[in-house]
Amino acid sequence: MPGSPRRADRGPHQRALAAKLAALADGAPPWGRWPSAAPARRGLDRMPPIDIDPAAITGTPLERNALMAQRLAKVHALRQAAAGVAYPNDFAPSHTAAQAMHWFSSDPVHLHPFVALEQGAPMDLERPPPAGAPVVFSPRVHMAGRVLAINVKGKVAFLRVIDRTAAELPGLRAAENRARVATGLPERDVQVPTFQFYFSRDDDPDTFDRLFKPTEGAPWEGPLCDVGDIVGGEGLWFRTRTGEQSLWLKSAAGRPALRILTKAVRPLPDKFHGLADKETRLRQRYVDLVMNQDVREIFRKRSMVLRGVRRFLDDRGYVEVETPMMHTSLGGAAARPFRTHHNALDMPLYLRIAPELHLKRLVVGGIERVYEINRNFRNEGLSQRHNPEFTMLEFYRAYATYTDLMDEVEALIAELALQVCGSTTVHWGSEAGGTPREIRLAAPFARVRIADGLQRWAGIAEAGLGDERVLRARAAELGVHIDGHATLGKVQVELFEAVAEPHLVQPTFVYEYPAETSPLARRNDRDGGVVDRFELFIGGIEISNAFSELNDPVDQYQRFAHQLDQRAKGDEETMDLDIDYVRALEYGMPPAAGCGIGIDRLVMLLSGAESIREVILFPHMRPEGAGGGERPSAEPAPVAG
RNA sequence: GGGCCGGUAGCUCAGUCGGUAGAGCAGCAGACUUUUAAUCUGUUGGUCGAGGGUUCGAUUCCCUCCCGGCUCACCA
Repeated sequence: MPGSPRRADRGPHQRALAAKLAALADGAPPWGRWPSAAPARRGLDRMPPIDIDPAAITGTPLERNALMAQRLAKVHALRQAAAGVAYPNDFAPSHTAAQAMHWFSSDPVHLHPFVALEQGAPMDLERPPPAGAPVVFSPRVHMAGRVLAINVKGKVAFLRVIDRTAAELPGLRAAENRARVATGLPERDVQVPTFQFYFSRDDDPDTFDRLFKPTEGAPWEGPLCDVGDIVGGEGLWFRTRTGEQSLWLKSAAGRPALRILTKAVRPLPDKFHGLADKETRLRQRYVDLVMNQDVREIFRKRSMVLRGVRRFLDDRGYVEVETPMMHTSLGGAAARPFRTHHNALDMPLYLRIAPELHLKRLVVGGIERVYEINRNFRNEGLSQRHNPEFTMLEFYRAYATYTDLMDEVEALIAELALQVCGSTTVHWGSEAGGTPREIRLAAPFARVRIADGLQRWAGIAEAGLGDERVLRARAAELGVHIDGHATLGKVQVELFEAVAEPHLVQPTFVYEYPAETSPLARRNDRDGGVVDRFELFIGGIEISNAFSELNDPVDQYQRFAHQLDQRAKGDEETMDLDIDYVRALEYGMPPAAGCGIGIDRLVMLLSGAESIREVILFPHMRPEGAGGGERPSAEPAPVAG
């Protein structure tokens, strides 16, 4: 149904816009006046991929989108106006929003609206400040950021702008609010991540009109500035009538008061509802970060967690190392791997499932306290708690036992909670009713043996703990699925985790694991059937796994051999026999204990995120448009015409 | 992989018991010199995820497929 007739009644502006866009689509230059003659109505009816300036944007996949076509035309207009430079890089901000705001927040005098005068400048006798208004001398301030809202009100415009200090502004505003209330002023909304540009047309009429008003005869006759653009402005810091600290844009030395530094040719999502679609949020994380402040906050906290972990361990004499991510044999954990291939050597490689065996080689070598924070890769299902690649901290400490590490982990987590959340009490997850759980991360944490948990939560009598048939029968009663290949120890652990995890909301060390499920852990001196190992559960999920290390090379060799037996019986998650690791142990590894902590999960806990994908910037997703479907190809859009 | 729910304008969402769709925001235009989700007025914009079937007619009903969310199972 080409040429739909219902468009015939569009008004003069729409006709002009259609003509404008049609001209662009035909490759005609976008400058010049709108044609007065009735244009051919085709631009908006069948908009081809638009390529306004092939030299600048060839190769960019552009969509059939009138909004983008307009903005590309604005880019062209900007280029015309700036001697060919549409994306300048000569603007140097002098202040961030936080710096500028901090500058005036502490002084009660400045809490009231005032007139700003440029430092060193003579009083403008033609425009003297109103009688009684306080006058403050401001330095010339240059600030930049992304425009999140434009509010043009007659001959004055307000821009909400966000810069890298967005996360600090609520804190500054809160402090300012306290001072305001103390001086009898009304409170203001604190949770505002943006700062404000104030632009009065009187201060730079040309720039004002070009950016915010339609201008007949200009290369693009509409306003050039849109929400999403990255702008730089200069002027004086002051406080508006309503008490909002703002940059009062004023031109100087012939420079425009406000410049578009980067034109956003793709529009941002709805300024109020923001970006809600979960898929788009994760795939286009850059938009998510622009629109959603809580997302920025999560990753700020993640950075703080990593910094805090490093500081904690560095202060205790640990050395940070990096060990290979590509392994020739599987070890250090029970998991299925990703496989890859080295072409020149023509050999298979695995992405590592754990760094453990390399780190303990370093302990053999005399790095008695060592840690690594890096990615592990496990070829298993995805879930709220699992991403194929995840960040793991592992640290090893000679002359220490797993109970020593319990103390160390308690101290680490409590300290991180204080640094990141300001409290050892955090709120995380939701119970059935939807209320967040309060989790107390102050030491000491509860400690519970596997055997105790089985008795308490699965109702197994003490006599039945060692009887695989009893355990399997109880598991079946409880509806807990247990793998048919599982041996006694594995049945114990699986049943325990199934029944106990709901009870492990507050931090709890679970310990005394069966030896057969822990081929790298040291046997308990009194009971050789269990190993000196713990897992730390918080919020019902496993955060950490640690044990006293097995340093008896003969025992280690036999445990590897047992793993191979298990594999022969069908267990897919067994370790390879790492003969070089045994050789290392033969040289002698000091008694030691080691610990792994899932950083992603720890960040979830400390940031309140319920899904691991919320705390990973780019979580694994299927490739966009995988398997059929009509997706824009990655090839350059054909030039129109 | 199984189950449940979903895909409608650039964004957030309504709606159509089968007769080719609406709102708010964004855009365009008008008014407005201290707003802050500004307001008021007018207006543009849609292959209703893709393909096939039934039908005079499908965005709606049926089938298949694609994509996503939640969830179960393995795993940290």
